[in-house]
Amino acid sequence: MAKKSTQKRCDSTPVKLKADPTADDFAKLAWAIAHPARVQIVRLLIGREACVCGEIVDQLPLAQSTVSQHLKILKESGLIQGEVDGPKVCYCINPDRLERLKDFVAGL
Amino acid sequence: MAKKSTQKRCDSTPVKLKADPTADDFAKLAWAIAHPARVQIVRLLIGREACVCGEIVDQLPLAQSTVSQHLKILKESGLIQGEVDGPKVCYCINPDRLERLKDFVAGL
DNA sequence: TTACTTTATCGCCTATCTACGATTAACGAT
DNA sequence: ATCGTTAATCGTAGATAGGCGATAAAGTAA
Repeated sequence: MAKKSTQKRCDSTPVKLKADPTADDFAKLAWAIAHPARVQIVRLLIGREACVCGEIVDQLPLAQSTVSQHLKILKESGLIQGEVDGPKVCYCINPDRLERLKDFVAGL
Repeated sequence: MAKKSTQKRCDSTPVKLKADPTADDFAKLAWAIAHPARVQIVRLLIGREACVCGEIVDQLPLAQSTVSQHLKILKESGLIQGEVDGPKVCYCINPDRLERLKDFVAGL
């Protein structure tokens, strides 16, 4: 009665939105790629499916310290890994984490 | 010559990481779901594949104004849409945007 | 040792997020 | 017109992001 469009389009089934333990990890992974520079870094690493180092800095219009910050964020999310190789550091994708991200989004 | 592991794991092919026009949109979409509350909102809306309104507030341990902010962020990303229905507002997923997000991540 | 290279970290600054209570605006119902 | 409901917006406050230059740390090479 009277609640016209509400009836049509809204589903008012009560839902339990209880603690979604995966939401935090999902958000963490999404956050890792929630910046254009980090998207490009991830794509670059996937593209060569191996690791790179300060060359990433040359490819981005950002200061070395800024790129290092982004790499740190990506590392903390687990999406990438860094491996010390002498004075250089090689970064590569963590396939498991990438897969987890893909599963998350695909499962939406 | 000395650069042992570098030879093994690093790919030093020079890359053009020129302006990636999709990176911005990708980051924007990722940013939209880069918060646990927004992940839950999106999941909720997908779950009932219709729209909801202030009920979202009841399902989250957040103040009404805070939830409204998150909804605004999601709306700005295009992931969800709001439709005024009298004094209420019904939110629903924007399938095109969601698909775009999925394509982005799947294409990584 | 002394350079030189490479990368991480340290301030520092500005801008934005996140959260909240309080207020405003819009609508329905009486 | 008045009341009650709903949702957005306004301030405010604290935390964090994002950018940079400068510095420190770690390694290589001479």
